[in-house]
Amino acid sequence: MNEETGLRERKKQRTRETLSRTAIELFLERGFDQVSVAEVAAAAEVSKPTLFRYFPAKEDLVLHGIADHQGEAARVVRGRAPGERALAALRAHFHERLDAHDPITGLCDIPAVVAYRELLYGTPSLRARLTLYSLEDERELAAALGEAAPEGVDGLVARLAAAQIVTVHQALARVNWERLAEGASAVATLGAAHADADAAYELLGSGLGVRGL
Amino acid sequence: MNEETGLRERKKQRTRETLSRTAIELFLERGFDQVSVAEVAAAAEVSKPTLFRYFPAKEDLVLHGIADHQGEAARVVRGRAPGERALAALRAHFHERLDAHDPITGLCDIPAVVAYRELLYGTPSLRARLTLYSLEDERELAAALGEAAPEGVDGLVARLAAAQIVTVHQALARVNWERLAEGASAVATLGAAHADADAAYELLGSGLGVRGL
DNA sequence: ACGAAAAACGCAACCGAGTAACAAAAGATT
DNA sequence: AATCTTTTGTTACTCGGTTGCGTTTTTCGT
Repeated sequence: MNEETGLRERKKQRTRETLSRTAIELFLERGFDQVSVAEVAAAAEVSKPTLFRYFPAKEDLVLHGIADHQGEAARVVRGRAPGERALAALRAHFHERLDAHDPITGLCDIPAVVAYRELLYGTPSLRARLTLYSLEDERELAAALGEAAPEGVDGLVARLAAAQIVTVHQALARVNWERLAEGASAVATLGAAHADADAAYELLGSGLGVRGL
Repeated sequence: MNEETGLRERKKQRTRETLSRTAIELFLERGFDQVSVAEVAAAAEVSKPTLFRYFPAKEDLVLHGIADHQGEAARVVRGRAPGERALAALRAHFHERLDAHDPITGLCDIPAVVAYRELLYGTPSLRARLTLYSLEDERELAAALGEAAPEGVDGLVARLAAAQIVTVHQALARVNWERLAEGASAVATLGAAHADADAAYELLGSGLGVRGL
């Protein structure tokens, strides 16, 4: 069904990647706001309108890689083993991603990745746009939690739960990245990261009440 | 200490308010993106640079009113009765705001307010900027939860809890607004809104586990 | 009450993000 | 090869936001 063998398609994909890569390089060197899209276009050897035909906004040059993880949480919930709890599946998946040092967990000390996250967190317009992506993520997760829901999970609960889960993932990633930004190595932090994830999921499962809040 | 009786200050505050009000009126009429800042400035009878001396970005013309609620959650936690749980204080406060039909709860059917929220939710750039505000809110709340913390509440738990609480508030406000957007009246929705708030806080306190997630 | 420092303003010009129009080039199709 | 379609470059434009500078207005010292 899907023989993507057009010469045209290949070229398009290459230009797309070149644009994104070139842009991120420049942004890492001198900062997101200190590089104009005209510069990026010139460095990638395309015209400015062409750049915007590939990416709807300057921010998307950076976020394009992130978009791949879109809907991951929802997929994990939908693809969980029969009888397995949604929270358990998500928890196991997060631990897996930690062991794999997936950048999405914040626990990846490859210098380029650390610098990349620094760029993300340090540029308000990037954070803002990133938020819009995760809102979509949240909606998908809520839908996944709503399907095949156990008794007592109505639409409201599904939405609340989705919101909490997505939020907690972001918080965990941020905590991990903060440790790495202070110079710690990923392997040295792995244990603490697992512990944090456990604490977070324990909290999600058992509520804030057990902590005296 | 604070005798704000300068003629200058009064004038400044008036122009500030005029700008914001004029802008929102125009945005409600024709949409955020269909009105240029030059138009707003002209309608408010100031020059474009002056407009930007009062508001750092076009979005802030709309969000300026919201900023007043900044740090409210943190204040509630800090000002709670001795011995009262943070979650209980927040819960009670939210119920209060519901009864007062505070726009922040989403439960306010004054047409102008409904239209305002429609503007907010319907304009991506506004939502994005609004998110940056609530991040600040979240940080303050985390700090408040961290102080005078019960045993077992370390920095991580405080941050996670703050994130969850802020997120849940947003979700509740959105649900309320959705009901109103479908034509329901605020008083008719009040009961359901209270029930939702109870469910949400119950969920926060007891965790997702009790719901079989 | 008067004059000077300071603050706020308007004007004009400018920069960068993003878009529209049209013409040129390159890939696909027969 | 000839033609049709898709993609690209060029130019020019709109709009958000900023800068520099001269002018007005408020405040304050005397």
